[in-house]
Amino acid sequence: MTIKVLLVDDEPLVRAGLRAVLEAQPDIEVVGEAADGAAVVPLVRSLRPDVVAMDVRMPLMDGIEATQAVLRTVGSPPKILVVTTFENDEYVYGALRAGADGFLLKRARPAEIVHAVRLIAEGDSLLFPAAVRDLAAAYGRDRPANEAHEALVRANLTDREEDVLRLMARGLSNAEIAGRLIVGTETVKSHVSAILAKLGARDRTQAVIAAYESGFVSPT
Amino acid sequence: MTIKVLLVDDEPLVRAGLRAVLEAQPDIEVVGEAADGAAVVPLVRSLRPDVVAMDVRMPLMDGIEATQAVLRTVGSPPKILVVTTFENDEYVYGALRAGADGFLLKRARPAEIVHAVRLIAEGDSLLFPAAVRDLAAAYGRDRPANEAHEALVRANLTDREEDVLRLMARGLSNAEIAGRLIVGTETVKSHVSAILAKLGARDRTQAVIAAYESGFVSPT
DNA sequence: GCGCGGCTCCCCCGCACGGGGGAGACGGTC
DNA sequence: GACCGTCTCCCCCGTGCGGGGGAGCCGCGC
Repeated sequence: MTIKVLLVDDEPLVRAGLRAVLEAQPDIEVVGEAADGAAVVPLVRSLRPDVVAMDVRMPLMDGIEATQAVLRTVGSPPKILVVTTFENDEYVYGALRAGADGFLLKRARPAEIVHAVRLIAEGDSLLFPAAVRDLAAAYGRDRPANEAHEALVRANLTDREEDVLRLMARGLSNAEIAGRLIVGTETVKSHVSAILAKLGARDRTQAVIAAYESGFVSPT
Repeated sequence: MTIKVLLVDDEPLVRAGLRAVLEAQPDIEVVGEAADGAAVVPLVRSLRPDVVAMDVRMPLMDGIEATQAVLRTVGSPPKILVVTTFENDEYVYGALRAGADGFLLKRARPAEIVHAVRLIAEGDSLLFPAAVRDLAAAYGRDRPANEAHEALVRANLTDREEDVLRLMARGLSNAEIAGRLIVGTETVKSHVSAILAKLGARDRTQAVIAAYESGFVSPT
């Protein structure tokens, strides 16, 4: 019985690293990747992973919101493993309060990473350092965890990329966007590629879905 | 100063007919088409038509909701001309109450159609038969015009097409949808083509947008 | 019986899309 | 001055997508 893992991190490099480490294990299978929390819920529904390894800081939807969204909307949700760069990242505590099952430092050694995934998959949620777990517990519930959301949202998209994403979400083709913005189609293609990379989307459709799911655009 | 018209009708044949009739006029230009109300608001924003010629009965979002959506969300909205098959179509009154500027029978002669578009573009909203206008006025506001919405929504999409649209709205490719539904990719392509035709969408991205805009799928 | 719509699958074909490169211009920072 | 990020545009290239046909099977209704 292999452990199915979904990777969510806005840095392709980190995703590639995690994939390499995890795929080397016979009992772990990486079933999917996303570069933004906005894409997590549909992917969880589609792929039914056992574990979601999720970054906290992401361009459209951060790991806190994504964790809440998964737990709120998915029946029998996967375990959620928060991936972070720092021990004392406040957003990590937010994610843990939101229901995440544990956390993992990006600089952990491969063996630790594998160990963490296996532990969390079996329900042993406390794989993070005891000191931090205590901290998280002591943290209690003070500030609403998503107050910083506005600041994080779209953080990595440039102004121009946001323009392009908005037009993509209206159903315009690259050529039409080029006409709208008075630039060449090659320019639009560059922006679209950058957007897809930052959102972890495979094509423009997935990018538009992320735009809706994150509230970047909203139904009428 | 040409009159820019947006055509919204779920029957491609009707759209083609209207386009042929209207494009024959030097002062009228058809700037776009859609086959469902769900696509209207983005298109109005993009194309800035002077007149929207809109059918009442459409698969995802009917003309009543679409009219309300346009008037509610667009600054300096276009004139809305309701296109219908019957004089005594109750939905027409709903659309008129929702703020449509007039209506047009599909069986009208070309000259009448052209005349109607010109009249409405100039602000003369009452181009429909006096008897019907009186009826509409007498109708007052009784039942909420969209109570029948649920019955109309998706009326033209088959069960299988709804399945496919749902998966499209999760960002799956044709091949992935085929795997999900245990059918061939050619089958999926057939369904996708049918969906695009029924929704008046040009590509899967526009179809997904319509799915969100109509509430067929909703952001988490 | 026949017709019809829904579902399935097949062909050919053109093209927009997206990946993977690179490059020049501009403005800000160090 | 050197550096970097953004925005702009260019190349090549593979392929998924969507249009336009057709066809067989099934269940339902007339």
